[in-house]
Amino acid sequence: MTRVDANRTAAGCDRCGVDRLCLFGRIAGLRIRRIRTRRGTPLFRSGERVEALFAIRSGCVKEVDVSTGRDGTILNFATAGEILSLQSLQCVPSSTTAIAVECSFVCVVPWNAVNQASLSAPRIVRELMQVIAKAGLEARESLALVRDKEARQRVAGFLLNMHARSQVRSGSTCELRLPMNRDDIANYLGLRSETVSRCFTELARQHLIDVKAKRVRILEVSELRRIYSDA
Amino acid sequence: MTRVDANRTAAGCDRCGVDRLCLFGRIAGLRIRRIRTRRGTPLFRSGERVEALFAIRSGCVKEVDVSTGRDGTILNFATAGEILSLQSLQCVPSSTTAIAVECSFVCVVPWNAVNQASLSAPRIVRELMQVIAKAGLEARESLALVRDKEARQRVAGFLLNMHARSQVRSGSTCELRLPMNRDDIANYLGLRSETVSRCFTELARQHLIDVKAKRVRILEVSELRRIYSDA
DNA sequence: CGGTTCCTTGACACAGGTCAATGATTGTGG
DNA sequence: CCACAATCATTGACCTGTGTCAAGGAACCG
Repeated sequence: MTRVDANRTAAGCDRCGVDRLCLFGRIAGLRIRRIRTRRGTPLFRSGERVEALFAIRSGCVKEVDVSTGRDGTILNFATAGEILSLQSLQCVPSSTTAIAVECSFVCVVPWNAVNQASLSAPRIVRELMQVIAKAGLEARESLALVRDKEARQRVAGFLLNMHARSQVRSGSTCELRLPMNRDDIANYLGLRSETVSRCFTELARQHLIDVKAKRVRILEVSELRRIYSDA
Repeated sequence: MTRVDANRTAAGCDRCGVDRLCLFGRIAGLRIRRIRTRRGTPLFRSGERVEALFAIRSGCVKEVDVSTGRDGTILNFATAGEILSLQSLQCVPSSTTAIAVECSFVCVVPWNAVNQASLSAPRIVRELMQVIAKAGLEARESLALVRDKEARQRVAGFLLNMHARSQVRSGSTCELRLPMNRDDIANYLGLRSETVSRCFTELARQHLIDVKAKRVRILEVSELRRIYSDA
């Protein structure tokens, strides 16, 4: 599956589904590396000057705040079509570490390439600003998710989110493959893996989802939404 | 107190302490309204197209996500020298409502003024991008604050944060005036007002702070930091 | 096939939510 | 300037959701 994606996306930039704007198409001709990261390998580390944007073509990369003890806290999961390191604008040292959750293919777009491109096409700057602002909005959304909801709601929200994001790429399907393990989900949601497990089991018992380890089938989107938003 | 601030800041733009870049100085000459909002009055509402940046000169404005039932969830408190509505970039409808927590004085800078200014001085765009990115970082910080910490740590973190922000403006002092009530603090921290109260009392019992309703004196910054970051 | 790593489930404890009552502070009109 | 009301803050008792600890089973990988 991952391999198929890899082949497809490695073909060229014409099919690149990067979120909201295809930077690559616009700044074509400038040096853009494509790299492959194994699971567990960092794309960049906290404290490093990140001199590039990272666009995920396939796979999944988690962004971790390692400053907060233990094994850090996961701030988001970037999946195919999404951009990483928007916060580490230009050459400001990154506050996060990005680690591949599974084998991933990534485009590395140097900031100076972006800057060059933006000189010739000022719109790019504006769109980039919107992408950055959107990243901020997403942080706020996950804030609302973990701050005010209880465990089952968070898990429902997480599933709905992953579902929606996979819809964008893979069209309408209820099959969902969660690339990350329960610990990562729990970390992201501010819970414990046991609690995540219990919520999965509970939602499955209500026939809203069907869980088989990392494979989840969404059975009742509307009911999940209800659980997520009310109570 | 508020009145004194108001007089001072109303004097002119030369003293404006707006965060990281003084937009006002740079785009001087363009039409910038100054307004005064009473406590409880909204600056802008969720769903509206916000066509301006709002720079807080004095007072305190809370940004609320009203989509999540009840009386909404507070995403941040903007105090003197900080900028609001960075997320509602250009004319995208705002996802939040901004409500004055106390009587506040605000500069309203229309986006097209910013755009005009940025044509003549491209640096402004880059700095603006950094300010926006920084807003995203702050959202991530509060995410980490409420996701992983327990009540006492959150309250300690909140006090340290408010303290640090007031330091920037008013120099070194341990006196802190919290403009918002316990319910707002609790909402912001994902707790209940009773819990916030209990934490205040507990921290005071340990002689780390001194609480008198909305007035807080920080006695042991280092110890507060320890509580915030460990365990 | 054996060894990890990952997932699930149970029993128990405790942090924080809920409900309720009281006290402090602020604001308003006589 | 005082009295009254309204909002706000504090404290206590109790209860629930989630963390913790522990054990067993499933999936994955060399």
